[in-house]
Amino acid sequence: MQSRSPSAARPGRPRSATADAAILAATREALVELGWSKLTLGDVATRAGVAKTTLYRRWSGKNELVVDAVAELFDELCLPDRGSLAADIEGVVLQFAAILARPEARGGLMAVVTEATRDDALRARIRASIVDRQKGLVLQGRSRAQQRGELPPETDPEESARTVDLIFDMVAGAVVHRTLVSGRPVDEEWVRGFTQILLRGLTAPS
Amino acid sequence: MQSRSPSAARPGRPRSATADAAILAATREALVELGWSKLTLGDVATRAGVAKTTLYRRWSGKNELVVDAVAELFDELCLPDRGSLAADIEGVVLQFAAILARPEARGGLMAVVTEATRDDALRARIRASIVDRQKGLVLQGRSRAQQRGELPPETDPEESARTVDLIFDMVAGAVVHRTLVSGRPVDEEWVRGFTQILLRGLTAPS
Amino acid sequence: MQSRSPSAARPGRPRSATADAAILAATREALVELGWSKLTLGDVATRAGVAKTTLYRRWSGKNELVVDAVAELFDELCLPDRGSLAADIEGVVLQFAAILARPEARGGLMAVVTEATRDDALRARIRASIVDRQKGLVLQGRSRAQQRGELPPETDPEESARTVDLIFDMVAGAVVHRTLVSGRPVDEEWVRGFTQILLRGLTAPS
Amino acid sequence: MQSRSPSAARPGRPRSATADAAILAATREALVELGWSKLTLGDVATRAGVAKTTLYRRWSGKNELVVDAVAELFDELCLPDRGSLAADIEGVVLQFAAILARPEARGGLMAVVTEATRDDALRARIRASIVDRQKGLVLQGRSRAQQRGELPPETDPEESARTVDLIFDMVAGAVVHRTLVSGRPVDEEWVRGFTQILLRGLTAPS
DNA sequence: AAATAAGCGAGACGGTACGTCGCGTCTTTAT
DNA sequence: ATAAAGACGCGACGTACCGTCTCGCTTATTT
Repeated sequence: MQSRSPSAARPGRPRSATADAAILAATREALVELGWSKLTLGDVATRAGVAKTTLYRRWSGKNELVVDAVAELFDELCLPDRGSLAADIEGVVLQFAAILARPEARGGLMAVVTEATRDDALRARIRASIVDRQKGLVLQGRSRAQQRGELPPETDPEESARTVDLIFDMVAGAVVHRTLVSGRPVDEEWVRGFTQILLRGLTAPS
Repeated sequence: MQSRSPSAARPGRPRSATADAAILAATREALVELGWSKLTLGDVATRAGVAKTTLYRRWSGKNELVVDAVAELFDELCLPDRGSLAADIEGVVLQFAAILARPEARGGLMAVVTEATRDDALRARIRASIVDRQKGLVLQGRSRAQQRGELPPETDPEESARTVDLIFDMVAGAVVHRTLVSGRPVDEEWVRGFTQILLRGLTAPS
Repeated sequence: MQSRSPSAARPGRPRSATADAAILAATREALVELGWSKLTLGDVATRAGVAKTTLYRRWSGKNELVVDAVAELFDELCLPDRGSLAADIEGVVLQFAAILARPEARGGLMAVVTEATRDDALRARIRASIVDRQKGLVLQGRSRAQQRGELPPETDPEESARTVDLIFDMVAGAVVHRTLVSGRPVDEEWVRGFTQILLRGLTAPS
Repeated sequence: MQSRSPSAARPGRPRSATADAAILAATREALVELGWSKLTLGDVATRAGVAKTTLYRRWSGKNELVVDAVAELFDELCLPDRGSLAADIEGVVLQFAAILARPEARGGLMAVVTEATRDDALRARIRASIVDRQKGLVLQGRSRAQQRGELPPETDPEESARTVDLIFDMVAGAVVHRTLVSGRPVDEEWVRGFTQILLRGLTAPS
C-alpha cells in the first residue's frame, strides 16, 4: 500500500485510518456486484462513505486500488502440515481455488494482471503484494517434503530457485487456467488428478 | 464473426471486403501500441481508414472485435511430429509461448479472458475461437504417443476427456502464468524442465 | 457566436439548430434563478435537454456562453423618432434601463464585463456583440438631431468619433451605475434629470 | 472589516496583527496576477504565508476579503481646491481614473459589484466602504462651487440629494464605463470633453 | 508555576463543478 | 444498402477549490 516515513509525527490532520479499510471493503463489494469493467471509483467512494478526492489521495487509479483490494484476499493462504507432500499440495491448491472462486477475486485478479502487461510499476506491485507471498508456500512445502525424505535435498542453489519458479508457475497457472479460462470448478477430483501428474508424471502407471 | 445469408445477392451497396481485414489489422496494431484498456474504437476506425459506423455494423463492441483480432493469432499453432512425446510437447509449448510473447497477444488475450469472466456469450466465443482449437492439439499429441507406445491406450472415455482437460489446463496455464504473471521468458531451459515434470513428475530422479 | 464556412454543405450530421436556441434560453433562465456565480454549465445543459458535451462543442466556457445569451437581450433596443433630441434620449435610456432591470441582464452583463478585464478575446466579443450595436443608436440620434437643427453639423470627423464615444460612455455608464452600483431604479424622474444635464449642463438654470 | 469588542483584553493568544496586512496585500497581488475569477483563497493564504484557517477566521469568504482589499485603494481619493468647479471635477476624475487603471482595481471592483447584484449584505458593505466615501466628494465639490458662485444655492433639500446621486452616477459611471467596458484610457482630452458636457451640456456651443 | 484559552501551521476531509474522453447511436450527403 | 463524416446523449474520468475539521504547537491571560 502507500507508505510514509514511519513514525514521524507529521504536521496536519492525519489520514483517517478507517477510510482505508472502508474503501478496500467497498472495492471488493463493488467488484462482486459489478465486475472490474463496470466498477467506477465514484461508486466505490460513495459505498465507502468517502469523497472521491479522498480515494484519489491514497491511490492513483483503479488499478492500484484493485490490486490492494484483491491482495488482501490472498493473505489467508497458508500451508498446514498434512503429513505428506501430496496432501500438502492438495490442501493449498484447494485453498487457492476457493479464493479464486470468489467473484471479487475472479474478475479483479485477472483485470489487474491484464493491465500489468503494459505497466511495469503495476507488475512490480502485483509481484510484491501477491506473487512473492505465495511463492513462499512453495518453498515451505518443499523443505517439509525434504525433511520427510519425499524429495532429495537441494544441491545447486541456482537450480533450486529455478525449480521453485517452475513449480509455482505450474501450480498457480493450472488452477487459474482451470478456473478462469476453462471456467470449470477445481474440485477434489481435479486436484487429485493434478497432484498425481505433478508428483509422478503423465507416464506413470495410474 | 458476423454472418449473413451466404450467397444471397442482397440489394444495395455490398460491404467492403477489405474493410474487415483493415479493421482487424488496425486492432492488432492498436493493441500493440496502446494495450487493451487504452484502445478506443474510434482510434481503430481511424487507423483502418474506416468510419466508426462501419465498425459497429460488423462487431457489436470492443470485446467481440478484439476476440476476433486475437483469435487469428492462434491459427498458426500446429503439432508437427517430432518423434517423441517429449519433443512434441516442447515444440508446441514453444510455439504457444512465441505467440504469447507478441505484445498484441499478451494484452489482448488476457483482456478478453478477463471480460469473459462476466460475460457468458463472450466466454463461448473464446472457447470456440481459441480454446477448443488448442485442445485438439492435446488430443492429437496423446494419440500419437499412444501409437508410439509412450502412453497406454484409453479405457474409460469419460476419464479420457477429464485427462485431456487437465493436461490442457496444466500446459496452457503454466505457459500463460510464466509469461504474463511471472513476466519471464519461456525459453528452452524452462520448457525442458516443464516437460520433464509433466512427463515424469516431481519425485522422479532428475 | 460561432461561425462556419457559410453555405458549404459540409459532410456529417449538421449541428442541431434548435439546440443553440434551447441552450441560450436555458442560460438566461438559469441566470435569473441562480445568478452568474452559481450558474453551472451542467445545469444549463440539463435545462436545455442537451448533453454537456454539446454545449462545450459550441462554446468554450461559461463566459462565452453568457455573453451570447446576454447579447440577445440587447437586440430589441431601437430608437423610434419622438420628435426631439431630449425625447429620443429619454426613450432609449428607458429602454436600456428596462433591459438592465431584468435579473438575467443585471448579473450576466456585469459578470461578463468583469471577466473581460482579463481576457482580450472576451472583450472583443463583447464589443462586437453588445457595445458596437448600441453605439449605432448614438450615431442615429445625433444625425436626427442635426437634421432637426438641434445640434450643429459635424466638421472634424475625428472629433466627431470621439464625441460619440464620450456620449456613449456617459449614457451607458450613468444608467449602468445607477442600476447596478447605486442599486436604485432608473425611473422617469431620474431620466428627466439626466437628460437635462446631458443637454444643458450643470450650470444651466434649471 | 472584522470587529471585536474593542479594548477588552480577552484571554488566549491574540490575533496576529501582521497577518491582516499580509493577507490584504497578498489579495491585491493575486488580483493583479490572476484576476478575480482565478484567485483562490488557498493561493492567497500561501502568498501571505498564512494558513487557510487563519484567513477564514477573519473573513467569511472571497467576496468579503476582496471588498476589503479593494476598498483600501479608494482611501487616497481627495478633492484639493483647484480654483474652479471645472478644475475640481477634472482633478477628481483623473484621480479616480488613475485608481481604476490599476489592475487590482479593475478586476476587483467590478467583480465585487457583480457579486453584489445578488447579495444584499455585500452591497451594503460596498456602499459603506466605497460608494459613500466618494459621494462625499461630490457634496464637497458642490458646496465649494456654490461658495464661488458657480452654482446656485440649494433650495429643496430633497431635490438636492437627488442631484448629488445623479451627478455621482454620471461621473463614476462614465469613468468606469470608459475604463472597463470601452477599455480606453481616461486621458486629459477625454476628461476635458467630459467636464465640458457635464457643465455646459451637449447643446452648448463648443 | 500551572491551567486555560485562543491563535496558528498544516493538511486531510466531504463536496461540487469542472472540462475531457470514449461509448454507441443517429442523421446527414455521397456512392 | 453501405460508406464517411461527424453531432448527439450519456456517463466516468481525474482535477481544482471550496469551506470545514482535526491535529500538534505556540503565545497569551488567568489562577
